[in-house]
Order: sequence, then C-alpha cells, then structure tokens
Amino acid sequence: MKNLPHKTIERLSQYRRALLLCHAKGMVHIYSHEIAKIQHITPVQVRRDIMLIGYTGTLRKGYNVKELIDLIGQIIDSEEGINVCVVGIGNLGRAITNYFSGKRTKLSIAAVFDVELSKVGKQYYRIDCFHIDDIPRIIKERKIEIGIMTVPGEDAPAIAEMLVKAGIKGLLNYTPKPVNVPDDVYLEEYDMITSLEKVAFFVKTHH
Amino acid sequence: MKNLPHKTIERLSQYRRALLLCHAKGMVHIYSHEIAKIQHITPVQVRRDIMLIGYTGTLRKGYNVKELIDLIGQIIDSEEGINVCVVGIGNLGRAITNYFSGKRTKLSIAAVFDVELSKVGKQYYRIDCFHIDDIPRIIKERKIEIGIMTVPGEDAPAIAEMLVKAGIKGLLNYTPKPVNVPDDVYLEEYDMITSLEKVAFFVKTHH
DNA sequence: TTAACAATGTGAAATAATTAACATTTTTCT
DNA sequence: AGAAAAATGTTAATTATTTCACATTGTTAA
Repeated sequence: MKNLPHKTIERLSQYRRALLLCHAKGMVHIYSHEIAKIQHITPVQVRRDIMLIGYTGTLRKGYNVKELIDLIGQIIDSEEGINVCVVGIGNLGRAITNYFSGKRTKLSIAAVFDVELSKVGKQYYRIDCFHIDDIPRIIKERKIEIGIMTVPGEDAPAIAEMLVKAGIKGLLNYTPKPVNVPDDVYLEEYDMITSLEKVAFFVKTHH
Repeated sequence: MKNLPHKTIERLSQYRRALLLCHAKGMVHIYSHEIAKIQHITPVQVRRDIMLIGYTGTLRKGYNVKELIDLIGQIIDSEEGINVCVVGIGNLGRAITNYFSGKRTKLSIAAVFDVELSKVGKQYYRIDCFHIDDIPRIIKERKIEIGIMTVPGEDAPAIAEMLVKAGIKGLLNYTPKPVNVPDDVYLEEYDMITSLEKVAFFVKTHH
C-alpha cells in the first residue's frame, strides 16, 4: 500500500476537505459518485483511489464519512505534525499564512521570515516574523521541515539555498523562478502565470 | 500541430519565461540541456516539446532564443490579447494583480471586484475595483474573458455562477472549494493546501 | 421469494506522458 | 582529410494514469 501515485495523494487531500464539509453538515455516509461530483472527476477514479488506501465502503450505503476522513489522515498526515515556515511576507505570504493559521493541526506555520526590517519582530496572523538571516537558527529551534517561498523571483535561489542548508526537507516554491535543491529535498513548484497562460490557451483554442 | 498535450503547454509557458531572462542577459542561442537544467527536467523532454511546436534548432548551436520566444508566443498567446479579472481583492487577489500589472502584454487585468464597499472605487496596482454586483456589466464593457477567483471558499460557487452568466470563457479558481461550470468554460483549480499536504506527505514518506 | 436495481471493487484495456535509443549532422581536433 | 565529439530530431519502449467492463452483493419492491 506504500506506493501511492502522486495524483492520488493530491486527490486524497481534496477528498478529505470535501468530506470534512460533509461531516460538518451531519452526513454519515457518502457515495463515490457524490464525491466525484464535488471534485468533478469520475466515480471510478474515486473508488480506485479509495481502494488504493485499502478502505472499503459498505455496499449500498457508500463510504462512512468519518472513517474515511480518519483513514486519509493516517495516510497523508504525519503523526507528530510538521512545522512549516513562510519566507517572504508580502501579499502572497500573508495569504498563505492567513489560510493556515489555526486550521490544520498537523501542519502548522511556526515562523515567517522577511528581509524588511519594518516587518521583523511583528506578528502576522499570530506568527512571529524573523529576519531571513535568522533562518538557520529558527529552523533548528522550531524544528521546521518545510519551507514555502513567496519572495520575489530574483531572491528565490539564494533563499532556497539558505533553507536547504538549514536542513529543510521539503520546499514549496511560489516564485516564478525555478530553483535547484538536492535530491533528498522534496520540491514542488507552482507558478500562477503559467496557470493563467494555460487557461488563456485553452480559451483561445477551444472555439 | 494543433493538439498539444496539456503538460507541454505548461512547460512552453515556463520555457518562455526562462528564455526571456536569457534574452535579457544577451544570450542568442541556448541548448536543450540548458533549458532542461533550469526547469529541472530532461533535455529530451525539452526537445520533444519544441519538436511538437514545429521549431527546429541549429545543430551544434542549439535554439535561437529570440525565435523560440516568438514562436511560443504565437502558440500560446492570443493575437488580440485577452482581458482578465480578479474577483476578491484580499491578500491573494492583490498578490496576483501585482504580479501581472504591466508585465505581459497579451494578458491584462482589466478589472478587479470585491464585496467590501471600502474597496470599491479604489484602484489596486492601477486597476479599477468594482463591486461584485457590477460583474455582468463590467465583463461585457471591458470584454473580459477569464476570471480569477480569490474569494473565500464559501463564496466561490455563487461568484463562479455570476462569472459564467456574465459570459466568461475561462475560470481559474484559487479558492479551496471546487466549483461547477458548463462544458464550454475552461476550468482550472488550484489549492495551496493540497500542495502543502502533498509536500508534507513526501517529506514524511521519503525517509 | 425472487427479480430488479444500484452500489462497490477490481482486472484489463486504453490513453497520456516520459524516457530510452539511436540516426543524423555540424564542428573541432589531430 | 578523417575521426571524434556533441548537439538535434524522432521513433519506439516504458511508465503512469484513467477509464471500461463487469462480477459481486446488499436492498427494495412486486
């Protein structure tokens, strides 16, 4: 059961969020086609993903919402929780920090960093802001394992290197500039301009 | 040459941005392995993508940077340009608006919207902010074809419906809540929490 | 009771994306 | 001049992902 496809991991995270909403509404069971509708994918895909994590629903009633939430948690969460930091507390950094503050218990933002002295020492959504020169110290002190970069593109390579040297194990790069990390650091890059250009392309070609 | 894979489209957008930087630095030619290094993918993939758009480099010198930039533009850009709007001018909406302001000539943000009256009538990064009730009117007046949603999740379905009714052709949903659109509207959803959970998963499992 | 229905679970097929392998060609070096 | 090196272009193989097809099984209704 160990080698789950990347795409399945992404969907499990999404299923869980949808399921949490359903649970909050008082739903006890849910069918694969209901989940599928929410995520606009096929019911088969939902069933297959759930099969891959070894859960099995009750025929004719579907899946138990609570059980499925818990199982997905067992799969994708770290038992002890993981600490995260955000580097660059501009608009995007604040958006992400705000998103998270207090939400997920297993993933918590333990520090934010910026170069601007006017921001250092303040709190953003209750998270302490440090100067980027303190990255090595704070990452160790607060046992931070994942970094989220929301700095200007030109600063990305330097910050990435600092984070890696400080011992980060995963890096989520929201700058438009790709960065290099060693093999043992998991890297995920996302760029909004690419997404928008992609949408524009399909809008253009689809009629 | 019409049916380019989705992944290729994404990469072309990224190649172009990398190439623009190279061009600015005065580079005239570039090898597939140089592009590959920047994007941390394989040279074969770069060559294949470039092959798919019908460009051919000079052997031993690689690709002409300027020519390739222009050709990618011909493929992914719309000749007349496309107008975009951002709905929800919170942190994330401002981050995106700022990102774009003035950058790409072919994709321009023509309006932003918000519910908060204190924001309506102001400008954000030189873009006019309107009330969401004006979505139908402004979208028509300003010929906006793509909407970017950066509102709270609970508002997403209603806003999506408004945008679709107003005649939008592409929708980029940055809220954590999946939305439904008709088949003729191209939908792209991205959720930061999913990305972070995915990074956390691979950090956890990879050692 | 039994037939029809509607759901899950899953092997197998189909599709999409990546990578390998290699022919080809220009340049450089001896 | 000729061999070696280093690049592109492309077919074929591989791998990853999605979808099909259908066996199975509780549930409902006649």
